[in-house]
Amino acid sequence: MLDHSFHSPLPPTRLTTKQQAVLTQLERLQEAVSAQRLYAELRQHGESLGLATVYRSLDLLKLKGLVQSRTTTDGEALYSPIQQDQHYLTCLQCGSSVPLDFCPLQAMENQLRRSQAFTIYYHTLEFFGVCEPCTHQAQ
Amino acid sequence: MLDHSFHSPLPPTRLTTKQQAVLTQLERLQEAVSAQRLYAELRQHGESLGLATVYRSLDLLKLKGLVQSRTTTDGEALYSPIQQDQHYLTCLQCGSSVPLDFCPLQAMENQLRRSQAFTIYYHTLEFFGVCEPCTHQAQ
DNA sequence: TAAGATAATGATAATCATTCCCATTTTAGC
DNA sequence: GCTAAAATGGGAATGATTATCATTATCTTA
Repeated sequence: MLDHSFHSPLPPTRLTTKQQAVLTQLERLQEAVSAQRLYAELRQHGESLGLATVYRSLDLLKLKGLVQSRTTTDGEALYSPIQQDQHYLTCLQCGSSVPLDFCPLQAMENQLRRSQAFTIYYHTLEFFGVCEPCTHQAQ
Repeated sequence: MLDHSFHSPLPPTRLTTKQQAVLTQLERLQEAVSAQRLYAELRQHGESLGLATVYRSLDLLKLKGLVQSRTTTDGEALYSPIQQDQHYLTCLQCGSSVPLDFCPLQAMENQLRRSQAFTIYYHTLEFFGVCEPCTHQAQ
């Protein structure tokens, strides 16, 4: 279970049942998923809620600093609980992304926090190039 | 004028006139722009070409390692010549992005090049949080 | 240089994630 | 319990991007 107690851009008002369900399901899945996928998972688990509510809940959870999102090369947003899968190698040819398992940026982030009039909640780092399989096939 | 001679994922076939126009216009504009915006600019400058061609050209230019793109929080892709505006502070509330003017990642990127079976062409680093103006207004 | 093959282009329709709208339901404060 | 505010559902609207396909330009090679 994650700790949700750190400083966040929105005051810590209580989550509604649906919002909590969205967050819980997102934490169960061990990967970054789209809103549509999350919606399908929730329905499969017997949760009764609409797609619009999933989108609204995810936006709110982002503002509360509990959820982050990144956007794939074909314009789909993928959501995950914060502090997870923030670094990627993304292939320019096939579009696949594999997460990196380390983050060398903490010191830099701390420095930025002090020097800029900007409150940082998370960051993403993405390398774009061509993956091994794609190098073996003519584009 | 930028140097386009470095190693890229596609063989260095010649660009068509339209593709060259897309690239040139992108280099003229001193900021990352959407495909739609670039299309409008090209038409204003008397260039005769279709929107689909702009999208196709941008995809090709990305594969050739001449152009990069990133996606805004509302799902719009912004394009720019490579090596420019790769680092951002992005506000979770208003969605504004301001570029950072430094990149502390070159060493790390070089190390990655050696250790991974992945050819890197460029990277993006984005910090998400709340900007100064947004901190002064209740969400 | 002309014919045929191949790639590029333009216009428009189709796609699809996301947002908007609004009637209904739930929640919070009193 | 009553009233106002917030949340929700479902379906329509939006808008960026992609697909389609007929047409045009380019390249190859004889």
